[in-house]
Amino acid sequence: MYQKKLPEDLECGITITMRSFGGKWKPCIIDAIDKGFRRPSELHKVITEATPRVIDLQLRELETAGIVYKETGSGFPLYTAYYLTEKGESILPILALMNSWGLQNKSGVHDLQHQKKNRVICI
Amino acid sequence: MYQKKLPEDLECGITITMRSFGGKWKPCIIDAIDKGFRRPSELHKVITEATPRVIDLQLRELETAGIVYKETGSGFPLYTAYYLTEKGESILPILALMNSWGLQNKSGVHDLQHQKKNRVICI
DNA sequence: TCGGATACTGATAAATTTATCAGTATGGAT
DNA sequence: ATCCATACTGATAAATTTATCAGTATCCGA
Repeated sequence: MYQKKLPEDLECGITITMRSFGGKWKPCIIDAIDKGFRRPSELHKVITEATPRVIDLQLRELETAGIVYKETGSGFPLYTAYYLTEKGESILPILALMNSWGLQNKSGVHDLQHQKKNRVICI
Repeated sequence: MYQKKLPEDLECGITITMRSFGGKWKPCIIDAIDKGFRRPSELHKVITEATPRVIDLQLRELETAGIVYKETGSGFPLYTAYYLTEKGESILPILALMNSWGLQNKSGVHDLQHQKKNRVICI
């Protein structure tokens, strides 16, 4: 992970929260895992816009943050699956709230430059 | 505002939410305004780590997003005050939830590089 | 032994956000 | 006329996050 130079208040709950799962793909990944897409290849299939590399980096950070954990089978084909920890599950209500707020407040987002894509999140 | 090149899913509630008040200082500013610090100079006094310029930029974006609005008196000294719109107020419960989640999950944040500072948020 | 499927990594570039610096403008008091 | 307090702005740099590209490694089955 990047070594920060600008200070951050780690006593602030919101800052901690943002650091923990505030990335571009993290909510999406948490939601997808919760829905049963646990393997990296599955995650990539449902989050098509993010490359496997990017998903992998995010998974690594979520793992470090104690939000997901990994189980590896040494069989064939290579099998890895990610699961939400208890901490990870405790995030779901927040995501649900954020999602519903966002949907209720779509109108203000006058960002006409992009097309919509399929995403897992959007609970 | 910056003209984005990478696509974003504006049908996703979470993405919209993040765009709306997901910046580094936005939650902090929203909280401070809610607490009655309404003038730019006041905001800077309680959010000492951010320069007036930065606070101003964030206010501008919050205004565009319809989260705060501005009232200007033409008296002396120059008087401007920002208030939360209804939409802005509807964010407060989310911030509270994020804040409490963060405080309950401090432990995982092993970011030893920074010292704590005073911040308004941390409801 | 080769190739396909899966998971993962290192190095680097591009995009985005945040910060810095040096200003402008207003009105009143000195 | 000058200065102070307040709010604001333009241009640019620095920091941070996200993406890209080209790999490595393992296992099995043809």
